[in-house]
Amino acid sequence: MDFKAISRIMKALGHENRLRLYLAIREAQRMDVDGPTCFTQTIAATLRIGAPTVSHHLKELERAGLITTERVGKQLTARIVPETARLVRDLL
Amino acid sequence: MDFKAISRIMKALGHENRLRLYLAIREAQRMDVDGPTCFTQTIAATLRIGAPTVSHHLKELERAGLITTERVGKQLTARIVPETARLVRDLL
DNA sequence: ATCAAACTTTGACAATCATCGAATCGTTAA
DNA sequence: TTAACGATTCGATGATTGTCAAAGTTTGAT
Repeated sequence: MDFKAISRIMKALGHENRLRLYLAIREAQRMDVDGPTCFTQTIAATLRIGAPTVSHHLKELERAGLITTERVGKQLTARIVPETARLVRDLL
Repeated sequence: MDFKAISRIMKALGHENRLRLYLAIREAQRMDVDGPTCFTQTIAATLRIGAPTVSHHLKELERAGLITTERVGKQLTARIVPETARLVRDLL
């Protein structure tokens, strides 16, 4: 069992803003049939934190393997990686 | 949804030593039919961190609602609170 | 080629945190 | 009552982290 990886996942979600961010991405993904997006600007406004901070948090979620991101034009797209969430679910 | 509570739980498990601690308690509980124990000293030796630190981590797990603790004689006893883990499981 | 929009990087700062040693507290045994 | 043992509190310290403003980068449009 890779304690380090698991605890990194948990830590990524262990911050209120990142948790909200993650769930917002998942929610957007559920709504939108065609590929689930997350616009940094929008999120920043919703969570009332600056764009640089959102960028940093997204990277953290990505580093933990919870999401993947991709640039589409000027904007950013994020997708949930379900296996990573399952890892935690199965452990608990 | 109580984001603050959930993220506190995640954060508690978002540190390698605390994750190990939590799982050790759960393991001990599974082995031992008669009430699951956790001796600070033993844990401290296993994880190679000092007793004060273990004490601090236990408190953190407790604050998150992941375990309860109880003194039995000179020693300490800890129990998993399954509902709290379930909270996270259900969210993911 | 220039501009604007969206995101990212950098540098800085304050806040939080993990850890430890020393001192303290509670409990049991002698 | 004292001694010994286990756990906790306190104070300090070094490391990590969340956040922002400013500067930089990439992309699409004019």
